[in-house]
Amino acid sequence: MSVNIKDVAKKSGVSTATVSHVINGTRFVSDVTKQKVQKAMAALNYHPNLIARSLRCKKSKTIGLIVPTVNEGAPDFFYMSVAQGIQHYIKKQGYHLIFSSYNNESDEEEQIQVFNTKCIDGLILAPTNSLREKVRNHTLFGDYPIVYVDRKMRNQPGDAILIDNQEGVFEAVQHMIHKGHTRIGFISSERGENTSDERFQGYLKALSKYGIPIDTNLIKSGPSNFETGVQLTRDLLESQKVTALFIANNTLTMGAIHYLQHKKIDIPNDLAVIGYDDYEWTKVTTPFLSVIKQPAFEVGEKAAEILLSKINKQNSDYHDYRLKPYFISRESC
Amino acid sequence: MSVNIKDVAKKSGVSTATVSHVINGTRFVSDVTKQKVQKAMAALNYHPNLIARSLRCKKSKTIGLIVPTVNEGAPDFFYMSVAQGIQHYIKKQGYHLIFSSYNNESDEEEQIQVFNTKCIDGLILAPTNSLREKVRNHTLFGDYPIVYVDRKMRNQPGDAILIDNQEGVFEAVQHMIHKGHTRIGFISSERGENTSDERFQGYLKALSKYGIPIDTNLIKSGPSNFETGVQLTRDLLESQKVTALFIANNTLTMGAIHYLQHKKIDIPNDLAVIGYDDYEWTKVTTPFLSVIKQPAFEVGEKAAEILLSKINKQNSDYHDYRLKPYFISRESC
DNA sequence: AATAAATTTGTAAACGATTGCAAAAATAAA
DNA sequence: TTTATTTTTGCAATCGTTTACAAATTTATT
Repeated sequence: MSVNIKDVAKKSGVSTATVSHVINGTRFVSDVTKQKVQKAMAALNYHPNLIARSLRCKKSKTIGLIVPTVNEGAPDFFYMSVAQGIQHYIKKQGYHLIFSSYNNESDEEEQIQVFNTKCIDGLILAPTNSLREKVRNHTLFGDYPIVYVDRKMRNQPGDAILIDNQEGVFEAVQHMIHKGHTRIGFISSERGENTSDERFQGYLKALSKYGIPIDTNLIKSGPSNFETGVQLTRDLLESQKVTALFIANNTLTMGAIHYLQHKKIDIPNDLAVIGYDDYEWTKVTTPFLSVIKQPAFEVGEKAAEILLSKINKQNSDYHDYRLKPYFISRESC
Repeated sequence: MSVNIKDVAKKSGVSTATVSHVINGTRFVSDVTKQKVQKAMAALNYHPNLIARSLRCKKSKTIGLIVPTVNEGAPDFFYMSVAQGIQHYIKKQGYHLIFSSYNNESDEEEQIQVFNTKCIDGLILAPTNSLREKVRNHTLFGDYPIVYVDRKMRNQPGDAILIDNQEGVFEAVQHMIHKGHTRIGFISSERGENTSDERFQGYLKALSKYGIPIDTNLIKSGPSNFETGVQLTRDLLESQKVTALFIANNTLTMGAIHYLQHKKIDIPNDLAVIGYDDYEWTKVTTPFLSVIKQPAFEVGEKAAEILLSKINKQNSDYHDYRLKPYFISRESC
């Protein structure tokens, strides 16, 4: 069925070497033979077999992506945007993406193992912390470059594309302060995670810059789910007088907004609100929600860019890249 | 760096053939040699090179997925769920997914071309209509099985996993009728698309089943975007008296909901509402929105199942599979 | 016209696995 | 012990490319 380079060579009366060089432009071929070859390729509808090429060149032009899935069935919007960003970048360079997701730590390791046999040229990975130990002991990875996204394993060499969590929150809270707010509530997911801690630092930094005292009663945190968002918001509003509320997590933001709408609280007059992550639904609320938008697509693009430069050995030193979130000012603050 | 089958053969003092047969269990190997080989593989941390295997066996254990992207950067939730479903199924069988998206029709063709050279074992495709012509003329596809999802090219042999659009809408509208509504507005994306037409049929079917006359003033359609959703809803409510509203498209639903919340219309007392697609934001609205949920994950699973059975030649006749949407009854109707 | 230099192409060995064919080793039969 | 049979293994071709090396062809020089 499939036509190969020998067929083309025979049809155009040249050697396979010449055909190959015509395809890749890897050495000079006279115009006449070049045209003969091209005509033959067109006539036979020839397409080079990338697998054979991969075998010979030891380059698969494929990179892997491994990310966590929060819950089976519901794709994680953040990582999907990252994937899109990667796609967008690598497509231009003729690379392909195979991606895989894990829902627990042993699964994560297994996915990596599988990728190792796939001869990927590079890997983009959002790792769990538990991976760190395993990496040290075994030789978990193959000899391809790795770029971490969103999270990073400490004490592990490698590039990482991270989000400047502190900066985004700082900007948002500062914006609140500029609007005259001093009693600003802060709701986040459980402390102890990197991202959550960094966001909290942004809150503190903004308050201290403007000399606003920190009131721990205005600071709430809990597990990242809808109900907790509702609960923490209720707790906060019922016990404290606040004029502004920052929620540093998307799921919690959803819970908070639901509570506020349910209570018919007038946003932004009674309460100014800024949420986290610019997902589609922020345009459904009344008024439109101001948010911190994570540059997920850009993270993907940057990760792809760095990875490809590593693959092509254009640079060799490791860096952390911190991309700044956008503050999207809409009507809720 | 990488260790190959020869190294294993040498280390264990057997031929590469024997090693291969140990790996694949393709012929009898005595227990002693089998253990020698396995020990050697473990000692060398050997993993077979899947690319070499693919070349020899002409099977890549990889399937392709090509879907449209509505707008660069924002992943399409529906297709992402489909992808998850595919992943979920094929992972168990040791297959991999490479996926790609197109944003216009020429791009679509190009993606297919690229996949052809990748030696995929099968393809899952959400095609545009325009593809139909091209398929007839050229030989666009390779000789791998294809499964269509969500949309189908008419008069084209192949399996298709579709969503029973009519049934979902029928059920929702019937639910409205059971609640006593007779003046039910219907908003959808532009007529002429398969999905849109089918959904409209569901609306008609429900009304006619209960002998409710069709009032064309209650039926609106327009391009699928937020502003149109707002606009059509306003047009409808300002000119007509309706007690219930069905919106047969997710983006339009968002616009509609925004308008209704902005106008402080009491849902479901002043107006009962059912929307389309069960995305996260439906839990943000007050009250929670009742919706038709498309079984996207299941579509992916089914598509993968059918494709793999075709790859393994377990069945050879073409079928259309129509998966029923879920009607999720919450508080808005 | 003979030789040197430059231009253009071809030959054949990789890449790392699988597998048809046949040979070696072990056992059974004579 | 020799031969026949069965069990177990190895040889080498193959998949479709790329590429080092060398050969053929053309052009330039004397």
